[in-house]
Amino acid sequence: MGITQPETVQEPKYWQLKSVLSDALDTEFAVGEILPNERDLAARFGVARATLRQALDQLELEGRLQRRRGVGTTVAPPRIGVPVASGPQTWPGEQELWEPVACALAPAPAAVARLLGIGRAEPVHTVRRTHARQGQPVAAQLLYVLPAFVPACDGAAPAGAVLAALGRLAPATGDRTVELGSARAEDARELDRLPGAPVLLVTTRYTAGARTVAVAVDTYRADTCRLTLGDAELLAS
Amino acid sequence: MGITQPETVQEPKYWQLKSVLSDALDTEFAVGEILPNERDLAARFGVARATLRQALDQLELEGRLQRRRGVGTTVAPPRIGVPVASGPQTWPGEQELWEPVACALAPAPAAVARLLGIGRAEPVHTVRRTHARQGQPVAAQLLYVLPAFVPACDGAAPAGAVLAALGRLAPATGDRTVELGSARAEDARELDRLPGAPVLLVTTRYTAGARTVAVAVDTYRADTCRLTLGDAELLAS
DNA sequence: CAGTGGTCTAGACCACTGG
DNA sequence: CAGTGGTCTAGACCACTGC
Repeated sequence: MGITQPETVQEPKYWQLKSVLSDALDTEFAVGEILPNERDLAARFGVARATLRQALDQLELEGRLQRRRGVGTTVAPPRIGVPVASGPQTWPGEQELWEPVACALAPAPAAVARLLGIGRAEPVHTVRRTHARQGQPVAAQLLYVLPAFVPACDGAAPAGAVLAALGRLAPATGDRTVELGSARAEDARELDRLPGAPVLLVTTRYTAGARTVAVAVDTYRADTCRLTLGDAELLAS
Repeated sequence: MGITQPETVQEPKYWQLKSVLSDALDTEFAVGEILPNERDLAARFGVARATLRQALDQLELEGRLQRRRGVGTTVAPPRIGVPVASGPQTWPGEQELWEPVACALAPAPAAVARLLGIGRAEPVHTVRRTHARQGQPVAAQLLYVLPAFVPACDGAAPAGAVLAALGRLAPATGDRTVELGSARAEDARELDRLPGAPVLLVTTRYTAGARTVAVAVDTYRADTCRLTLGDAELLAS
């Protein structure tokens, strides 16, 4: 007989489970529908809850599911396309989607201070904003602006003044990076997620001449967002 | 006495652990150094291994750690900046970093077929390439090109012909999206990771006139890569 | 209040790496 | 081969949501 019937042997249970569930989501469930609870699902598939959860974790990471404590697990809608063009809010009409939340004059995190080329204790203007789309919070932003660039304010400046200063810089293309991160406690609260949730970190550097004068860190929900870079966000699912 | 001394109470253990470890990484370890094994670490902190692993998972997600089965856990170097400009390999000199791996004429995945506006069974030219930087694999790419755009080949075309056809389109800016995904088995192998590892999915659409004629799906290791969008990748850590 | 997902435990076995 | 990280189990308790 076949000495070798090797394939299909070792594939982790949670990986097979994920495939099965993924197919089921495509065929048997509608967006928004709620799934059976984790204990029932685990029993149905004959695995421990932890194993079932590993599969659900992956599906949530891929934006297929949405879980909420005390409520249940629902089938997620397609990811929302969020334009991330050259200047962050240089788009006409986009400006208004960002809602200022707080404003302060305080030292920036070490990583930001390094980008700005200042000491760790030097205070900078800090503005926190949030971005909603289709009714749900999608991104949290932290803006750090060198005090020298916000005119005539000792102490904390109003958010408007800081934003105006930034607006004058916007056309100057800042470099930009995208990377994976996990939500800090504060951002998680704004995004209606638990701390540690996966997020896409978009870092923008604003320059005046050769100097970096401001840094923006945008924190996007990785489960519900798809960043669109070109002109078109017509990559609908 | 204070009835309320509420703060600091409920923060998950793995979250505190992560902070402690994160600090330790900054101060007590050098890049490439290997940490104590998970069982020892768990014992040292007085938690179960599963809990310790939750913390390590997060740190790995953030690119601070690198774990390899059978070997150990090491401190990861800073993320590699990978330029992601308008056309994917329109950069002079960048072209050579992509190494062709395989080439075929086969049906594309459903999601890609939809973008190309063709049926699920229609075959397209498919090229698989990999991208290495600083000696390690960083991205896997799948190119899908409509047969009508690869001249004079029935059956499978050589990779060169497909790439040449794409080269003629490259300057035409395609739209582009970035989102979080998990590595499929095949990509995971190319990237030297386990299936399911977090990846950044960059999808590029190539158009000729109004028609989408090709689609590229780039799969970047999310733990080791930072995508740079602007001109400069000088955001060194 | 009952029901949900989130955290945690203490074990076990497996797959892989290196000497 | 010994040692590592990866998977899996069967249970427990907690935090949160909604009725």
